[in-house]
This record gives sequence, structure tokens and C-alpha cells, in this order.
Amino acid sequence: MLFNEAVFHFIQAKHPQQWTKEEVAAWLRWCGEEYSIETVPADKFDMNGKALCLLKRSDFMERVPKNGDLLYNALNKLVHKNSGVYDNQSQSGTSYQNIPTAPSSFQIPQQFSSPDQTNGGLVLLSRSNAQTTPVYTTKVKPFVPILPHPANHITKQDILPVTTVPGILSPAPSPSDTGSGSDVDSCPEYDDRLVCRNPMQPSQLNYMNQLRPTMPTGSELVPFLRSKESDCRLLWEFIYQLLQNPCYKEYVCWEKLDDYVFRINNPTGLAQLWGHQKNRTNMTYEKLSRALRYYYRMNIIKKVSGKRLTYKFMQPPANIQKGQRGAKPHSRSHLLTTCKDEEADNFDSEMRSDDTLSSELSQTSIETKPIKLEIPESHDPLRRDTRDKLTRSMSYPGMVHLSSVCHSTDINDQPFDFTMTTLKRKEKSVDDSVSSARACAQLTFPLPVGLNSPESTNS
DNA sequence: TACCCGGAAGTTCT
DNA sequence: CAGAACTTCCGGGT
Repeated sequence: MLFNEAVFHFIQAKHPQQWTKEEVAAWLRWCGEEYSIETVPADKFDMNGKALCLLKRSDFMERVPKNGDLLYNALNKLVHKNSGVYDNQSQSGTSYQNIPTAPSSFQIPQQFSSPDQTNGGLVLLSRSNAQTTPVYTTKVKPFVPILPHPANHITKQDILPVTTVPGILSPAPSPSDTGSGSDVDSCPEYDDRLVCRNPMQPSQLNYMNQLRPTMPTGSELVPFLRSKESDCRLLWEFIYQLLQNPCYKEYVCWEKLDDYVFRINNPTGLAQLWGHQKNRTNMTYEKLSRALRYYYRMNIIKKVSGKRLTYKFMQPPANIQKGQRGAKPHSRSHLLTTCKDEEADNFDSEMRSDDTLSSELSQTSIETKPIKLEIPESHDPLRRDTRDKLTRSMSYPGMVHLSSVCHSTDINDQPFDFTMTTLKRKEKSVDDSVSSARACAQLTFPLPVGLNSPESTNS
């Protein structure tokens, strides 16, 4: 069989996310011949299909300035064709990670899961180096909102049976929907500084939805990680979370990122989202804004005078001290995950060294299993880039990325510490979550030479 | 009409 | 029971 035919065969048969490293290389060669372009050196894309699918247009351009665009489009086509689910965000430069492949289905190579072994690439450790078994804990505050994904699994009836809330049902309500006349498009571009904390890229949300357990009918109200009643978030947190996700810019967006000024584009829709979050079906913007006004005297949020629906965080949201938990949402007992206090204590005491983390961890009741990833630092831009992607991709159902415990020292070539916590959901075991985490790490970070890809170890 | 303001009381949590 | 963080309601302002 001719080379091109062979490649064409697997291109037809397999989704790009399922490609092995070799197949990625083969696809690149195939593109070279097919499109009569300069052959792309395989080391430019030394990764498997999953990692390839995480690359953005800009990543392609960076690697192959001449034909990156073409390659990106070619891959885009294949993703679209093979998945049946097209992530339109990918067209605008977002990586596509929307393929219905549950990370938990992957097996991680044994050597990856041992805390003591290093392999020159990625090592998964239990969170405490002194322990060989991961720490199971509770009461971790996931900075994960209960956000309805605008595009997935959501119907008008699911949101509110009576009221029509245009913004909620559509990610892009027209200004007339809100009556505010806001120009959503005028929002500044989203900034990695703000997005990285718990990024939920649209493609990731799609991906997350693949992992979402089947919920009772009523809970379809919130398709994305309808977690548990303990997952209450403060209003400013909620808004900040929405701000981090461009998916929700129709509700709220950054007006002036550097000053933490944000604008509410759809007050009604935002109130509905918030009410949804708190299980308060009668939430209105009037009430929400009253809650916002309480932030004035706490110096958390202030109104930008003269600008309607425009507010400002008075300090970087990540620095805002969280006090005691406030009113929780109304009961959602069917979604509850039980909490083990002694495990929470263990975890709390171990994490106490990091204040930010502690505050994150101390405020919820979700069973967790922290694991630690140590990724050797590298001056290689590709590796750094991938590491960044790993950081970004750590957010999906059952996961919380605790960016505050990332440590990286480029100059001294110290290990990159990445601690994250997987959250146990009622329907999903902790081990599954850890598998997901590992798979996620693998798909994001090119595997060291000689190690198997998740696909090859699983299939 | 829509948004904004802050007081007051009530609710639901830790 | 105290207190936080809202929620609900309200009268008034722009």
C-alpha cells in the first residue's frame, strides 16, 4: 500500500484524538504530499493525537509559520468530520478537546503512577511525597461553578419552566434581549492571567459534558457539573468564574481587564444563572444587584459611576479573602456527596502551608483525592507550551486546578510542581477521577519517548 | 422603564 | 446561638 493510501486509511478510520505519535507524524507527511507543502519536521509535533488536538491555530503557526494555518485547517476538518461534534470555538483559535472520549477510560502506564519513579517526562505523585498512597480528603472548595453550558444539553424547559430567559438559552443573545443595548463584542479579549485559574474553555466544557454523569431529570437544569449542594459559591466568585469563561461573555464580560472592570451584558440572564446556582428560582437582577451593593462596603466590588451595569473588582479576585460561608443553596439532596470529616482534617493540615490553597480547600464538602504532577522544567518552548496547556486543561468535571500551588523555576531548572485535586462525585469514584486526571495529563503533555500513549495502553 | 441606592428584616448556612 | 452572606422587599433617586 502506498504511504498516502495507508495514511488516508487511518485518517478515515480514526479520530485525530486517537492518533498515536507515529500517526501524527504520518499525517504530517501526508499533508506535505497532499498539499504540496514543505514537509513538516516530525519533531515540531512530537505528540500524540490528543495533544495535537489541543493545539490552537497560533500553536500551529508558531511551529510552522509557513503552513501552520493550512495544517490547522486540515486537522480542523478531520476533527469536524470524525467527531460529528464541531466545536465552533476551534475556528477562532481554541483548541478542540470536545471529543467524546472519557479520560477515565484510559489506563495510565504503571510507571506514571508510582510516586517514586521518574522517567524524564511526567511523573504523577501522590500529593505528599512522603506517602506512597494518595491522600483521600474531603471538604475541598472546588472553584468550580455550577454553570449551565450554553450549548449543551439544555433546553428552555430545563432552565425555567415559565420565564423565557433569552440569554441563558443562547450563548449570544442579541442586545435587544437584554434591553441594555450592550455591545458584547466590544469586550476585550480574555487574558490568560485570568483564564488560567480555572479555565473552562468552551471546548473543555464540551469535553466535560462527555464526563458528566447522568443526572435525574430535574437536575438537567445544570448540565455542567451539577455537583452538590455544598458547592456554594459567593456571588463575586460566581461572577469572576463567568468572567473567566468567554462562553459567558453574553452575560458578563471584562470591560477593562487591567482594572478588573466588568460589565453585565445580560442582567436578567445573569440573575437567572445566579439563581440557578443558588437554587433560588425567583432571583432577579434587582436582588443580585442588592447583593453586589453589599460588596461596596466590603471593598470587594464597587460600581463604576456613570456606567450602567458596570462594576469593578477593587482587588484582584484571587486575593479576596473569603470569610465564613454564607447562605447555601436550597437543598439538592439527590445530588449530595457525603463528607468524611477525618479525611478533611488530614487534608487541611497538610495543605495549611499554603494560605490561598487552604482557603480554597476549606470551604466545601466534596470528597477529593489530591495528586501531584511533577513535570521537569525545560527551556524547550514546546515543552513549556505543553505544560501551560496542561495547566489549562486541568479543569473538567470532578477536577479543580489549584494554581496557587504551582511552582516553577525556569532558571534553576527545578521541577515544575503541579498540585491538583480531583473531586469525587456521587457517580464517579475517586479512582476514576484520578484516572481522568492522569489521562488528561497524558493527553496534554507529550509522553516521554518509550512510554505508551493512553490509547495504546488501553486498546 | 431600567437601573441604582441603601435600610430593614428574613433565610440558610457554618 | 452568633455571624456571614445573601434574599426579599421597599421607598426613593437618576
